[in-house]
Amino acid sequence: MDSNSDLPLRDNVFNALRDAILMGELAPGERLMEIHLANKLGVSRTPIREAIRMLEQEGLAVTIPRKGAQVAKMTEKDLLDVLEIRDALDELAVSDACERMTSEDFRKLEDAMQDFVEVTRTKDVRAIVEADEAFHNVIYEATGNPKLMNIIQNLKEQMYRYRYEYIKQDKDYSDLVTDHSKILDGLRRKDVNYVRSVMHEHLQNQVDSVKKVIQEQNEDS
Amino acid sequence: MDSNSDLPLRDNVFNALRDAILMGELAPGERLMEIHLANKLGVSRTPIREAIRMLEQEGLAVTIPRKGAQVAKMTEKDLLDVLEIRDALDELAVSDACERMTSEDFRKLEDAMQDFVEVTRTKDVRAIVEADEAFHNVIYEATGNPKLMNIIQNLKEQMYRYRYEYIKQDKDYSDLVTDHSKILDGLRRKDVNYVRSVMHEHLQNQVDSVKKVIQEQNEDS
DNA sequence: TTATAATATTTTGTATACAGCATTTAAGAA
DNA sequence: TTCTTAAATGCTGTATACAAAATATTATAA
Repeated sequence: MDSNSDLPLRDNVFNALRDAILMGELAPGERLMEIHLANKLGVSRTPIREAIRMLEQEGLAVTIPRKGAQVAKMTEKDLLDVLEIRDALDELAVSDACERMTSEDFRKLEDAMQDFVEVTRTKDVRAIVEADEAFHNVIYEATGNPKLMNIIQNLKEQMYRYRYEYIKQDKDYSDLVTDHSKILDGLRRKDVNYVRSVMHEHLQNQVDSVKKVIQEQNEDS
Repeated sequence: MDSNSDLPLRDNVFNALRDAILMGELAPGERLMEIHLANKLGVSRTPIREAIRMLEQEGLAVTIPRKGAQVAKMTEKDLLDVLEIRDALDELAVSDACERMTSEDFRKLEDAMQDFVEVTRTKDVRAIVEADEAFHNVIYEATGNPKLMNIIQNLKEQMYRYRYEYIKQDKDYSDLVTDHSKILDGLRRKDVNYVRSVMHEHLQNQVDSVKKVIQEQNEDS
């Protein structure tokens, strides 16, 4: 949990818990018990409680007064609701990016593309997820709208745990690589509608597998 | 601060502070000092701190480690960034609402319209703002996407303080009434593009006055 | 006077204590 | 055995104490 020693403990706790939730170490529905977590992370309850308030607001935890917090579950409806918003905001991000991307941004995107291609060969799921993130983040950053980035990041986090499973299941990442190169190409041509449709597809492809993961989760609960 | 006695104190504190920020009682940039607020609200620092963590995540407060929290300021850039997102999400909300609005929803919207008309005559700024909120919330609720509602609500909050000033300045609310009736009319006809453009205008009208308020704020700081 | 250093004060960060609600466990009656 | 009630345990909510950092104040030197 020692991510950064000069940050207040609450921030380190927040990061640790968020990561644990995103990586599935803390499963949806699992209770977040203060003393337990405090012992595990070697701090008192105070920073744990503050971190929980932060997770709550991020939609990663849900707390019932006097009963405590638990890792947020996601229903299929929740997933569709999130995707609908993601789609709308991706469209906005694409038009902003087409307008505003600098040659510097393109360089970064090409690098991220390259990284992604290389990492898909390693079959290291975690690294692949991260490289995919990085690629898309270059685009979101290029919008020049940090609030937009934030919201999209947040929506992604809500799906992340399920998406991780999805990437794991995939044997072959060539489709993802193709999508990325299409996106890069479309951005170069500033073809807003083209990039939008590719991104839309790219996102939609995740839906079915994520749905499956959610259904499995809800069977045994 | 006694909004609800069986809620944890942190929630009451959160509501009290949020309202104070939105109503301008706590000005942008003002420090949120824990003991001070604790004394004022008659509680200990603990619930204050938790409420601050929540405000932070809502974008209403900013905290610098070991220096404390302050009411979030907004630059003109921030405003434009928020509006860009609002616009995109309003478009989504309108298409959802056109698809899904039930006759029950229309009844509610007509009631809200009626309320708004009546309340504009009173010149009671707070009541007018609330009636305007209520009208739009019927539409957002009709989308059937609570996560979308949440995000929009949150974006609104970030502008709210400035918007309050805007409504105050306005001598004559007939334009707002007209907009609302156009929106209602467009929704009845399920004319997505029409409603979108009216909503866009409606939102855009706020920009200039809000900009002015922000500029004034930044002059004397 | 102005700048710098030393000191005092304020404020945040964290741990901990204790009360009260929830839940589980144990005990007793049907 | 099964249902109900009582006791015990566990957990959250809140207040408070104390340490460490930041800020303000005072004293001292240029």
